[in-house]
Amino acid sequence: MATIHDVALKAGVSVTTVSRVMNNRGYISEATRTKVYAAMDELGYQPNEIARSLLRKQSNILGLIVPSVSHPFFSELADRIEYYAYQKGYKVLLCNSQLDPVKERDYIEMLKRNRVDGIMMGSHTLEVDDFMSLRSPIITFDRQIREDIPYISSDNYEGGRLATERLVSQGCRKIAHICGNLQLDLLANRRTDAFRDVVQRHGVAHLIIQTDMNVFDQARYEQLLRELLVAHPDIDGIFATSDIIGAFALKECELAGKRVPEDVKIIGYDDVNAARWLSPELTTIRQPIDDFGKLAVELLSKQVEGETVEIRNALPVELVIRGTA
Amino acid sequence: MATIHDVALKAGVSVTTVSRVMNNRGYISEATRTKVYAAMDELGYQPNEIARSLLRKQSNILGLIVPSVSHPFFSELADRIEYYAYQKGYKVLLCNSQLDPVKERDYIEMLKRNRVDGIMMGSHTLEVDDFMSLRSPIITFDRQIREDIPYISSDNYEGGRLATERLVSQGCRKIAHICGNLQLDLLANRRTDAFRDVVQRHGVAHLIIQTDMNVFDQARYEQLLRELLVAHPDIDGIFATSDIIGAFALKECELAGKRVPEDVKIIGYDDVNAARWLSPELTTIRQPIDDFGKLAVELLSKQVEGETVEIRNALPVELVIRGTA
DNA sequence: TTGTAAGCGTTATCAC
DNA sequence: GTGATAACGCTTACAA
Repeated sequence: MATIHDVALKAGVSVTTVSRVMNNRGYISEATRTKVYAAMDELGYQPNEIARSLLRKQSNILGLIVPSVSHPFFSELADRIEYYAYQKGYKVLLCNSQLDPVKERDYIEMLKRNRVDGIMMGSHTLEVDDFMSLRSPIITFDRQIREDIPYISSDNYEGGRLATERLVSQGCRKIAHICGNLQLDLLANRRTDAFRDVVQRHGVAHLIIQTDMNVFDQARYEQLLRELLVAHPDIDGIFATSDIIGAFALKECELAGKRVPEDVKIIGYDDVNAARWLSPELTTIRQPIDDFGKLAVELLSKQVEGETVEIRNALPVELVIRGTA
Repeated sequence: MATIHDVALKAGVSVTTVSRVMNNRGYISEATRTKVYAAMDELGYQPNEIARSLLRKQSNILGLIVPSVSHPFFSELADRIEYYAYQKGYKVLLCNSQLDPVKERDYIEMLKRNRVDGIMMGSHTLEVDDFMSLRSPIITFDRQIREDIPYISSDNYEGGRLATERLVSQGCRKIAHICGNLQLDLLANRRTDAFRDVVQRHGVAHLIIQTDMNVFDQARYEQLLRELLVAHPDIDGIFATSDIIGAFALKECELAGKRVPEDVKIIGYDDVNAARWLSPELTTIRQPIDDFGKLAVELLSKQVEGETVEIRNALPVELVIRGTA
């Protein structure tokens, strides 16, 4: 592949001059400019960004760590992040931790070695120490790993409240809440707090089921829901902590001969596209995924520029009423 | 951030020695090795991969261009690609073309400037010329852009045949096929060829609807299906070219008061996870997404090593019978 | 077993 | 207006 030297040679000028026309810096005569451009596309020249990065100490690459892009929430988030990153001239390095702490740590080290300009963590392993040594800007989703690391989340308590209030107001008398692993110190746990509060205030019967969120195991979700409906046939409301779980709840209800929303009402969480693939469409709590992505890139690029940013970034949620509750 | 010089200084050796310790090359005494390691983690040293890449002329980065990772097929494909890339020591740069030719071309140039080791194209714009100048290995999904560029696809004709035969054998007498834009020269169009052949052989009434696949517009899918069911209330079979379209078909059928599979039978394509979120679960043609990802990384890494690879890579498909047909 | 120095492809600094 | 040259952080002959 052609280098700046080849271009200089062909154009009969020095590399400095070539560099100048590329970057539009300093004065250059029209004549040289034309010569250089001619040489450049004659050679199909593309400047080597690696060399530039080395010199500039900036890679213009952002690392994104998620449990798995195959999960709709993260795939939509990744999509928005890429969108805004591109607008600001950043590239996105995709890392799936598969919720494996070893892989996650490994990826963090890789990102450090590759001198990425910033890291976005959508993954939840507990190893906090690894971030300590981290010099580059970092932000997390839905997790406060340290006092000084900015995080993005939505108003989880409000989301939980909205969902539960809806279920109660629609007449549910026994509500199941299916949530992730509460041991993991996620901000998403506030949804469960709200669920407890609302349900107790209204004196509504309820139960809380923790899924082992360490794996996105569809078969497990299915089994869990099935068992739940068998063990508690009188459940008339389900508040799931993701639309995917909500979808399985819907499917298992119908399989069990229960009508939704007549017999059982269901509310999901996230409002991913898939919520509208179901019939009836899923009532859910909408997280502003687009805003998440936009803010993530913004927080990082501001830090790159040396600005300080807000640590707590909680975005509003919204109850989206559709066909299941 | 610490450099190799800092480590050398602290350990009281030369940079060469540090490099040797890092890469396990040549002979080094146990004593120096220990000293160097000590210095390294005292400084939290991480070798600069950018400098390495520059020297080695290998970035160990693979570029992945897809229309949008938010689409389940591509999100699952990206997940598998990342999985296998990681195993081989490659990183993945995520590029969403949004099916915008400008952005796609822009990304290709960007990837060239960043000297990625290979490019995987899951996007479908028509600009072929841009690949001409491409020196780095490249592979495409479901598209043959040039005689000498390897592609990965599944047996699309067989998939179309399997789906249509199933519909016919289940008693469908008027089948709608919803496919992408047939102008785009995609291998996926073979599904439509098969549909035509089978349906004609059996003398079954049919119609073919092209969606403008240039956008993943859910509202459009919805409208299209709704209009179809109104215009042709006697349709009793639908073969959709993706599970997502299949999901919308299912939803619109139920909305129109038609029972699935009793009144209308539906078959999707891809077998993404979402196919099993619906109720009834979607009967579909399974594409081996995991194998796609594995093969993609393999083809690229082999080319990096200088091996030549198979140009045509068509993987087998499979009819997965579930609840809709 | 270890060190010196050149070079990877750029850009910034300073001359001319 | 343009050109040498040093540097970015690393690896690799080639010496010692």
